[in-house]
Amino acid sequence: MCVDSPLTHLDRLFDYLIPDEFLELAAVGCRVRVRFAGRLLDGYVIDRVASSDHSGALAPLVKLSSVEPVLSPAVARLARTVADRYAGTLSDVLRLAVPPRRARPEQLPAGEPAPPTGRPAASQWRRYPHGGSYLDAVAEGRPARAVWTVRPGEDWPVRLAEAAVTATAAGRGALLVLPDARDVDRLDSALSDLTGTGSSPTHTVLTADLKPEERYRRFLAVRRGSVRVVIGTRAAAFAPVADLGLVAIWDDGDDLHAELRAPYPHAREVLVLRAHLENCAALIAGWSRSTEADVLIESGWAHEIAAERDEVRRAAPRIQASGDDVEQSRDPAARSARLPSLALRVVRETLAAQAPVLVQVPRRGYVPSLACDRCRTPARCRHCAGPLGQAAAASAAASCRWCARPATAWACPVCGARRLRVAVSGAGRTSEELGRAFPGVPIRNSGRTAAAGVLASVGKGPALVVATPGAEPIPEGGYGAALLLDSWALLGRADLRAGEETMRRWLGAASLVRSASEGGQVIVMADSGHPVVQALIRWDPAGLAARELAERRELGFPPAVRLATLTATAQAAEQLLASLVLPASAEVLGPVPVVDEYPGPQGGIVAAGAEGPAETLVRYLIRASRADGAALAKALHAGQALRSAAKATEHVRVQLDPVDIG
DNA sequence: TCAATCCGTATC
DNA sequence: ATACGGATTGAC
Repeated sequence: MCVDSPLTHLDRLFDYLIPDEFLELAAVGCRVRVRFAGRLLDGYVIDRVASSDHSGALAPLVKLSSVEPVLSPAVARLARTVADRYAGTLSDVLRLAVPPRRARPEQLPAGEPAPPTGRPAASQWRRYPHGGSYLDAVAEGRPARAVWTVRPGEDWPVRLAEAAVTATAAGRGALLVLPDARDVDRLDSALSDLTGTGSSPTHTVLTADLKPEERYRRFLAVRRGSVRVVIGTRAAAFAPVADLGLVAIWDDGDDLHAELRAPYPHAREVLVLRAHLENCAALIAGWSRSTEADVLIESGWAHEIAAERDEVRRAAPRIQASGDDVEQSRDPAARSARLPSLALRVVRETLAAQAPVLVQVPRRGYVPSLACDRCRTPARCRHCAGPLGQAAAASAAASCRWCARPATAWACPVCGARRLRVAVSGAGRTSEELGRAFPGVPIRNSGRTAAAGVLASVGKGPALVVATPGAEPIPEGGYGAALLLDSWALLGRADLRAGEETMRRWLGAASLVRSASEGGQVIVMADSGHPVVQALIRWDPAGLAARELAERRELGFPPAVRLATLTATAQAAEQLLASLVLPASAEVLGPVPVVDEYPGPQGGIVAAGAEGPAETLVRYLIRASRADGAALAKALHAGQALRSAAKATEHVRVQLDPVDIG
């Protein structure tokens, strides 16, 4: 039995008697209720054995909650491995892996097992060196592992669908994880096109936004073996696909793949562990290449699948950098659109050729933050020193984003000026300025905060499409041009992942642009001397990943090393730290004060009148060699167990290899 | 010497 | 949480 308790020191199995009335039905994987330390808890049957090592008397199962063996042995083993990797508990991972039970779907009869499919032709895979042989390996049920760097212009949903169907043709299952619902939809359509929409579904979609009953219904269909291909967002990485032949992840650098709940597993890591445990093929695919994927190649775990240099050059758009100072431009149109004249010329040409132009802008709302109009010192709240911002409407008064107090009678502490200006221009502002510079041209906005939300696609005609990274609508015939204004991540931050992340966003946009031979052009607003800009111009995500990884090795940061963060009050963090028996290579850094997770525009804002953040938190970093990774996680688990056994009230958040190192 | 109480620990 | 065991304390 695994009991559902949040206490780390109870993260082990407990033996219970199966009463005669449940002997038949309490199968391995069933949910049950048991009396544990005087209270009723939920749990899973992990194994059934004839005798117990426990010296005391065994308590009986109180109730068989469901006869469905929802937890397959393979997923139970995976969950244990993931918990160990992330210094978390099995029950925490199981909460991520198994959706809540609903009675109704269990009444439905199990569907017919999906019939075997034929192997798809998949000739496009053979355009990549090793691409054809990779698919042959999948077809033969061999555990081939690859990092696939997608050629510009590639119809990747169709290629992934072909890989999945190749696995099913071999009689195996396939599991494909994508960062968001839009990408899932695209793969869903590609799979439907490839397999035909017959009476019995050959694949199913598992996403977090499904209603609980539908989610459980689809989960059961997978567990019962009526569906062999699962596609979905990060939680789908745990889907109980039987006899797995292939796991795949699209765009593994997208931070949406990192789970937000403890123990914060990353979908790529879950799938990599799963490929080991279930001895299946693995495919890590994207336009760009994460440093983690590069480690998989360098370590020999995965092969590289990438198009030949010539193929890439033929398929890519023409990419130029423009680092002009717009404010100094002599072209009045350039000043009003706040675009360099090169960018302006490309936009005019493309619109004249009746093609849409993509404008990628920084993610954020209308007016993200404010600065002094004269000296550009970031504007801070007089009461709590939080950043000042402005709500969606331009007329709204500026207010503090921490304490929500209105910023009345603000004066710059540096130069005394009283006027505020926008520090970074958001999507809304950019479209307004483009509208003035190109009157009569339709402007489409796409993004989470845009009025129409994220647009799935745009038509062929001339239009200006303003989108935030990841929300670019798919153009029917490719964009004629793209302007990349989102260099904020590259220039404005000390973030370790800034370079990698910028490349990922830029390639995501540039990949939607026609090839240079069809007139496709990309203008990136950044200094052409910057290595990331250089890598973009050469369309060389592999080169950039290798460079970034070398830098992480020098700095001693992930993925070159294993890194844990401890976040808590100073006292709690120090307590945990003092109890740790760390591996030899471990090194403790910190503490650094943590500005309590930034309260977003919706929710989380401290009530007006409250005196600043409730409590100051600190963060320690512990880094260790990759070889000591398991020992580091084990030490942290043991430390957390000591704390929970001692009834420590203050929680210490432990994260291993977090995407964002604060 | 025994019962009441406190404290730490395990929880099948 | 709650139950249990071992140690500690206080009264006879």
